[in-house]
Amino acid sequence: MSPRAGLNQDAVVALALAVIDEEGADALSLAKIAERAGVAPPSLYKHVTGLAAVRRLVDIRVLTEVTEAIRSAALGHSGADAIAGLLDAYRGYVRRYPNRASALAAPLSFADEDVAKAMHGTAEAAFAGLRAFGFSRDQTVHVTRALRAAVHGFTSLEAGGGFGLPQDLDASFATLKAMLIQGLSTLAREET
Amino acid sequence: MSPRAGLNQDAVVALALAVIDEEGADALSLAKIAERAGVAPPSLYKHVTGLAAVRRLVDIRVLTEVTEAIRSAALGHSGADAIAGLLDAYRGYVRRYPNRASALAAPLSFADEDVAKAMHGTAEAAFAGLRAFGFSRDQTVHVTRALRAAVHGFTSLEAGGGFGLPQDLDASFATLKAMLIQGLSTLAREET
DNA sequence: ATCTTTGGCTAATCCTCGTAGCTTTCTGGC
DNA sequence: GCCAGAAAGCTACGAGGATTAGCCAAAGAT
Repeated sequence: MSPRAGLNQDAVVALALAVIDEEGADALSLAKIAERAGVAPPSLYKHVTGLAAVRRLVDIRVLTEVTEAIRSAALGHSGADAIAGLLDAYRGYVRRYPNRASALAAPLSFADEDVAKAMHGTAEAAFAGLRAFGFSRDQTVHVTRALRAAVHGFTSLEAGGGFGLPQDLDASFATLKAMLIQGLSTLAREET
Repeated sequence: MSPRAGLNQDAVVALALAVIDEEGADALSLAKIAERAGVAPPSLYKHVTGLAAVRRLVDIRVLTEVTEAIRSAALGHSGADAIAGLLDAYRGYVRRYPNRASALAAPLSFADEDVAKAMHGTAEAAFAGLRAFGFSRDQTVHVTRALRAAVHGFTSLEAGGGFGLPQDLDASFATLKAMLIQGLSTLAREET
């Protein structure tokens, strides 16, 4: 039937993302991926070790893409502008691919080399944007966590339809950004 | 074998929570619940319509419990104190039951009567805490969303081990609270 | 040309959800 | 007390997905 379908690990991940984007994260299965690849399910095991591995690779891919998005958004800006750019870029990614939100929430092990590398890149982008505020090393970490938590929480709730009231979501996100950046500036001033 | 095991819908939900707490949210299955109930899996269908229904009921139960926790935490406080109390109570719940974090992230339909009711209760608790700030109705909604997003994001990342660096998580959460409350006060001042 | 590696396949196993239909226990009216 | 009927259990079964084992053909290297 399929004399060499030209598959490889990256192609499997790409198909997995297609399934997730079109049918939702819960719908991901090896059967679905195989169908799109035009291949029988067991054939996938020549490229990945199983469904769990696909999930892990998808998580890493998404994390890497988000990192790339926020990194380029912050280019050429600094201080509050840079932070606002990072937050917008993160939200923009999740709005474009709402079903990938769960990949950003997934528990990942830092023992995993590739995971650690992707995470590190994301953190570095944030650190660069925060440099202008003059925080200590520890405080930079705390602030980065706060920003990540806030934007992750907002986007994952938004992607999941978790906000029920009719008020404008853009305005809500603007409020969140304003609160965070205000808080940031105040902390920076206090820290001397 | 089991002449009436005294099961009912609430008991099934309780057992489901036990599975989630002890084995993780992904480990939830009708088979596991049935085992704990001392009953064959199909018997559960006398009480719930399937696994999806169990998940929905679990989500509602968790949401209700969190609402109760934050509501009682805010009692007798107002303004910044009330907000800090809400945030701490939310985080406290998730720290006590880390595997339930995913239930708070789950996409829920507001068309669902019970879901809407639980959500409404949570929002009301936040609105009450914010009253002292004197926001407009719309601004109250935006601020509430920002607070929920932030605390949800922090706790879900924390529960999933999503923070890799060694810095103290309590300090990070304190930073987040400080940023939010600072932002809140500033917004309130601006709004006149 | 042949030999090896690679990437497909079929077949089979296991597990879980969910349905059907039977049986036992409890309960309430008489 | 007795007995109908509802409620709550059971076994048996079928569908679908993950994974393993073992086979075979296609590509590519020597």
